Order: sequence, then structure tokens, then C-alpha cells
Amino acid sequence: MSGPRRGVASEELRRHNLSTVLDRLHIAKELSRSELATQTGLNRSTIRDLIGELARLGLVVEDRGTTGTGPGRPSSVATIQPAGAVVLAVELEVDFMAVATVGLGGHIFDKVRVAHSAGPRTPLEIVEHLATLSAPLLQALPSDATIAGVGMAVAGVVRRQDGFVHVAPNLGWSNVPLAGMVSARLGFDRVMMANEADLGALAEYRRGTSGRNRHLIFVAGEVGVGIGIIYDGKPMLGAAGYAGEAGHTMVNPEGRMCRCGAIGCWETEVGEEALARLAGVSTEEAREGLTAEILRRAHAGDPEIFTALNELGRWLGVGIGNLINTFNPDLVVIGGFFQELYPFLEQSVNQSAQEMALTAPWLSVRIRRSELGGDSALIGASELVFAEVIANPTSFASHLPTSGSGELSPVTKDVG
Amino acid sequence: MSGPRRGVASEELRRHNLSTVLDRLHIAKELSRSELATQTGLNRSTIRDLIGELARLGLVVEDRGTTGTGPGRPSSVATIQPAGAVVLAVELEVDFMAVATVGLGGHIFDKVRVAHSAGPRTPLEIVEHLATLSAPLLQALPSDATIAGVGMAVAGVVRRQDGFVHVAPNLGWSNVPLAGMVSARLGFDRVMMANEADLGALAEYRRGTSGRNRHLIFVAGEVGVGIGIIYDGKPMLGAAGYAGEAGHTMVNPEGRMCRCGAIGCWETEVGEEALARLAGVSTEEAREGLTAEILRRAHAGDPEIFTALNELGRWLGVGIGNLINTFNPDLVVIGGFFQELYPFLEQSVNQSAQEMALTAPWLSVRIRRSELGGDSALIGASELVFAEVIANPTSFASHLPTSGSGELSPVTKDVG
DNA sequence: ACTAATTGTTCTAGCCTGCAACAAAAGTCG
DNA sequence: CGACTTTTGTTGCAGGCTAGAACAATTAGT
Repeated sequence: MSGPRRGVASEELRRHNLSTVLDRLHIAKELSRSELATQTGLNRSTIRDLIGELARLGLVVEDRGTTGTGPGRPSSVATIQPAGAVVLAVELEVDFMAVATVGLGGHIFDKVRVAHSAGPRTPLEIVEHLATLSAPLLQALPSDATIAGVGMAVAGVVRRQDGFVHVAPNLGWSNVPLAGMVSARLGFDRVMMANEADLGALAEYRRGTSGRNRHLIFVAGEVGVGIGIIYDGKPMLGAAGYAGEAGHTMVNPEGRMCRCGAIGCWETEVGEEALARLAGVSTEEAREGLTAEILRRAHAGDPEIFTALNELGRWLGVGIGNLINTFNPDLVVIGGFFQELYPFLEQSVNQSAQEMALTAPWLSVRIRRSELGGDSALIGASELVFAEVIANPTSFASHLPTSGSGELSPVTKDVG
Repeated sequence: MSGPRRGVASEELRRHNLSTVLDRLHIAKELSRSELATQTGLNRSTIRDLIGELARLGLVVEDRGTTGTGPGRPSSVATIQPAGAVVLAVELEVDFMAVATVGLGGHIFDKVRVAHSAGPRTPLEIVEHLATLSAPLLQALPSDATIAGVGMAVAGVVRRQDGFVHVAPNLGWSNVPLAGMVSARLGFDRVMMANEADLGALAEYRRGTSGRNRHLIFVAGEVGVGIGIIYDGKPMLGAAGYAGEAGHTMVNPEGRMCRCGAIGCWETEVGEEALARLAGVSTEEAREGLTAEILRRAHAGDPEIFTALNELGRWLGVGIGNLINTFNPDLVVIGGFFQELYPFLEQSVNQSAQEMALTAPWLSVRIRRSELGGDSALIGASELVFAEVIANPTSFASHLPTSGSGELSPVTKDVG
């Protein structure tokens, strides 16, 4: 991420403060100037200036504050402007693709989710499909909307630097320069991607009920098993973006061969295939069919299913205990199909995680299921791009005039 | 660590730049002004000003540059002043205590290492012992030396926030407010501690031949097994400082009971006890005796030892593969007794790590033995405190005048 | 000795935030 | 209903910090 330390000048200061204010507004959607001043520690006059600049950039609007909270002049309220920066968020799964237009503040303009037959598809087909799906969504955006870029959640091993898909087993891909292809086909410069567990973690941290815990682990059970890590409020992606492949850590040397080639990976004990095996269900059934079927039987009181879920929960707990010892997080969030099954897993997960974890890190951690539901990957994908916008609001909207009165100066339309 | 984002003013800018320059000088020991300007991107005039302030704080000295590299006026050279900030670095082990006085730039003024009989000792005894050992070292420092604080490496689970030893099994301690005790006994305000693996990682990153890799994992084999993590150039300590207890992650559900109470921890396969067991040596022998004995036999070509080391290396490699998949580091450094045995472990470690790791993260990682030798914990302990000094050079030396000409203004002596 | 190259030194301009003084807009209380 | 209190917006100024330009200093090369 950041290189060795460099010196900075006043403009960097401005960028930082602008970014701080925009970040708070992005999360809270609206804040009064006085709330902003308190939260950031900046002076009234500085906040005024910063909000003015953000308004000029089209990222926020300011209204006269409403009254009611006590004596004193009501404070002006700054509201995030969703159309100021819109992300085309994409979730690419084995059996469906979801696309959404998400604006600043997390506002979802539109969303489509199209199932398709599972199995291998070429990257070109997928990109074409994406273009078809996204066109109407982009059309439907307000005319003053600015597209910030594309954020994608991909079930696979993705290099973050250039959005290169090293391998995506369920899609049958390897070595696909996906970001470049999407960029070329859709015509957007900024195309960012990461795997769904990383993005689930980001979504939980930014938009979940994480209570602003700054160290969290998101455990995603999909076809494979992966984790996303937020360390000190930032995504921990590793040197190349491959971090979080905890599904492929050995927990059982006497276990089964994993599709990665190694033996006894965590995934072989808690992945979807393990679930099907334990429950005595054919793997042929589709993913959603499987969990639905198991939930149905569990609610019906099928004892075989309880045994299976207890066994799965036990292994899930062991892995989570391992993660607690390794990372010392203050929150572990359960996502993917684990989340759907969690009521039946909770007890065994807690028990075996506690057995595994050392006392000290165990005492300060909470384990919770995700509450974002199925949108978690899309939200994370959008936040990936928003992070860039927020880090440098000015350069993002560099086509706009950066000085002069907002109301008076005419905005030059792009020609071409 | 850092809380939610706050706004900053110009003083913060200054602090950042001062810190940047001091950091570079701390690592390089001396740099010309022009080198600093190039590296930091700051202007000549700014560098001059910053160096001036650091000189006034007594942290660097400036000399006329030596000539020789080409035409042009020689650039002044700033040299780090070791006595400007001296850390009392302490390594607390089961069978010995090491104490050193380390100055800025990593200069070691003095060092003592005293063996004592293993086994439980009370915290009070240890603190008293430390006071006795450190007194002559502090006496021997130059009269103008400023003590920055105490940094300690402790073999145990330590809360970084307040230096609270949650548990240190080999010392027989639990719930010891060690930092507070040391602070009270020695009279230094700043007492910081962490476990030896965290500090080994820090030492490797700051003073090892890490090649400035910003993502590294240090694997420390002592009585227990722990890892230290550097993520993006910063120590990753977790929410409370307990991160890195990878020795207590399950790798073998059919394995042995660990002293932590769980079954099949990595430590039970690669820790010192496992080594003794595999080699058929009594655990009674002291730590150093054990590795020396095994090295002797290995050099003599004892086939039983080769089998034992291969088995240990295999498990070590599995765990390292797990870590590579989880963290995607660009460097793994082998420390502790693993480092001493590494020539005999290397092959099996590499083989099983490669089998375990996914292709993508495996291709970009290197595995190397530590080259810092036995000083790694002491160096890390000093860097822990130096990080604080470097983060805020001005407030560190707040007793000195912060303005006016360095040569002319008299320094007020502390009274009392 | 003269020239080119590089860096130190000094002064000024520009950016940014904080502060103080005043104005504006609410609630409160008699 | 009006004076008072409280809180916040507005504005102009001061202060801190870095960049840049102009000039001086110092060295190598010819």
C-alpha cells in the first residue's frame, strides 16, 4: 500500500481534512456543521470552508438546519449527494451476476440480479453480459450523476494491483486480466476488484453494525471458504491482495484432499461440499437449494441434520479459534451460507472456538452473524471504489472548477 | 491504534515531516541534506529548517559534507546522535536476562546478559534484578544522554496498551502489571513491552536485511512458538496486542494435548518439546543445550536426527504454508531455534510449505532465516520505544527550547 | 583562472487552519 | 412581548509551514 515515508506540504493537509469530512458524511449521510466540527476537531471556519469546497465539487449539498434541539442558532446541515459519485458495483458468482448503481452515502439507485446456468463461462461472455446488464442502470441515473468507477466482487484469487484474476476455480478461469477487459468494454478508467470475503469484511466495517470495531474478521462460507480482514480500520489484503485464503490452511492432516491439491484444508471440513456430505445430500443440488433444504429439515427436527450441523459448527469453531489466536480481533462476523445456518451452528461454534482460543484474546472478542444479508458483496465492492474517491475528493472531480463561487461560476460541459 | 479520522492543522504537518526525516536518519545513521531532499520530496529550504530543529533537539548533528562525488558544492551531512535518545532494552527469558542501552540509529552503548537458573521467579525478583543490572549501564552513558524509556521483550501474552502480562507460562506468571512495576522501580515514565516474536519481526523489518519488504512474518521458535507480523510496514499487534499466537492454531486434531489446554496446536508439532521428543532427547536439558546437542549430532551424520529434523521441518512448512495463505506476505523470516537448525530444515520446510500454499501467494514470497542472531529481541524492544520518539520528536524532548538559534541560546538546566 | 554544476542561504509568496469579534437565529423567562 | 442567554454562521486577520526564486558558496574539470 503506502510506500516509505515522504514529506508533505499544505495541500496534503487540505486533502486530508477534505477526505475526513467527506468520509464522515459518506457514513452518516448527513451531519450538521457543528457535529462535524466536534467530531473532527476542526474549527467552525475551517469546516465551513471544507463543506463549501465539497459542495462546489458536487459531493454534498447544504441546507439551513432545522430547529428543535435547544437554544442557539440552528447549525447548517450538510447532506451527502449520492449522484456526486456513483459506483457500478458488480458481484460475479457461479450461478448469478448482480449489478447495482450505488451512490455516495451508500444509496442504491438500482439493482439487478440475473441467474444463469452454473458452470464455466468465458471471461468475454461475462464481460459482455455485464455490459448488457449495466447499460439500463447507467441510463436510469440522474443526468448530473458522475460515475466514479466499477467495483467488482469475484469469487477467486485476485491481484488487487491491476485486477488480475489469478484463478477462479468455480468459473473455470485462470490468469484473466479482468479489470482491463471490463475497463476496455465499459469505458471506465477505474475498475477495482477483490474477492468476496475481503469485500464482505469491508461492507461489515463500513455499513454493518460493527459498532466501529477497528479489528474484524469476516468469515465467508460460499462454495469455498475465505476470510476478509479489517485491521485497524483498513482492509488487510496482503502484499499482492491474496491475503485471507484461510480456507486453505491445514486443520486435519488425516482429512480429505482439497480441490487446491493440499490435504485437510479447513475448507474440506466446513465448505459447501462438506456440508452436503455431512447432511447426506447430493452435491448436485444448487447452492441455494442446498442450504434451503438443510434449513427445512433442521426446522422439521431431523436429528441427522443436527448431528451434521454440530459437526460443521465444531470445525467452524476450531478455525475461528485459530483466527482469534492469530489476529486478536474484537469482532468476528459470520457470513455466506454460515450466516443462514447460524442459529443451528452458534452453540457448537462458540464452544469449540472457546476451547481453541487462548483466554486473553477470547475475552475481548465477539462472534456475530452478518446482518447485511445478500448485499454484502455489492456494498463492499462499492466501498472499494468510494475509498478512492474519499481519499482524494478534489482530483476525483478535477473536471470541475476548484475555486470561485459555486453558484455563480458556470460549469463547462465536456465536449466530445 | 489510531482512532477514527480527525482533522489536522499545520503543526501536524510539521510533526509528520520532522518524523519522516528523523526516521530516515535513524535507519541510515547519516544522510546528506540533498539525499534527504530527494528521498522525502521536500524542498532544500525545508530540509534545512527541519534538520535545524532536530539539531536543536539534540537528536542529530550536522557536519560539513565531504567532497568527492562530482562537481558542485558538497552537501552538509546530518548524522544521528545516539545519545539524543537512549532506550533501555530488556529481554526477559526463562533462563537469562539481557539488558542493553541502545541509542538512536541502533547504536549499542553497552550490553549484559546474565544467565540464571530456570524456573519460576516472582515479578518482584525480576524487577529487582533488572534494576541491579541496568544501573551500571545507565551510569556508563555519556553525560548528555537522554533516556527515552524502557522497551521489554517478554515471552508471554502481553497487553500492549499498558504492558500487562496476561500470562507468561515459562515464568509461571499471570496477570502481572509488569510495565507499571518497572516504571515505579526504575523511575521511567515510558515502559513498553511486547512478546519476543512481535519484536523479532520489528527488528527484522527495521534493522534486518529485509530489503524493505513491507509485509513480513517472523516465525519464532522458542520454548513456545509464536509469530510476529509486519503489515504494510507497521507491527500488526491486534486489538489488544495479543495477535500472533499462531503457535496455538490447530493443525492436527489427532495430535497431542498442548500446554494451552487445546489439542493438536502447531506448537505441539514444532515446539522445543516436540524437537526433544522427535530426537529422543530428554526434555530436562536446557534450551541451548538441546539445540547444540542436536546440531552436533546432525553434523556427525546421525540418521535418527535427520529423520527428526525432517519431520519437524515438514510441520514447520505446513504452518508456514498456512501463514502464507492467510497473510500473503512477501517475506517469511525464520527465527529462534529454527534459525539455528535451519540448514537442516530448509529443504523439508520449503517442500511442505509449497505443497500447502496456493500458487499465487507462493510465487511472490521468500523464506529466509534471520540474520540478526540473538540480538533480535533486544533490537526490537529498542525499536518499539524509538517508534514513539520518532513519531513525535518535539514532544519527546520538550524540556529543550524549541526556538531560537541552537548555538546561542543557553539550555536551562533542570532544577531539583 | 574560468566554467558548469550542485548546494546552502535568505526572503517572500501562497496555502491552510485557528482565533477573535461580530452578526444571526433560536430558546427562555419574566 | 422584549430582553437575555446560548449556539452557530461569517469575516478578516494572524500564525505556522512549505515552495520557489535569487543569490552566494564550493567543488570538479579544463
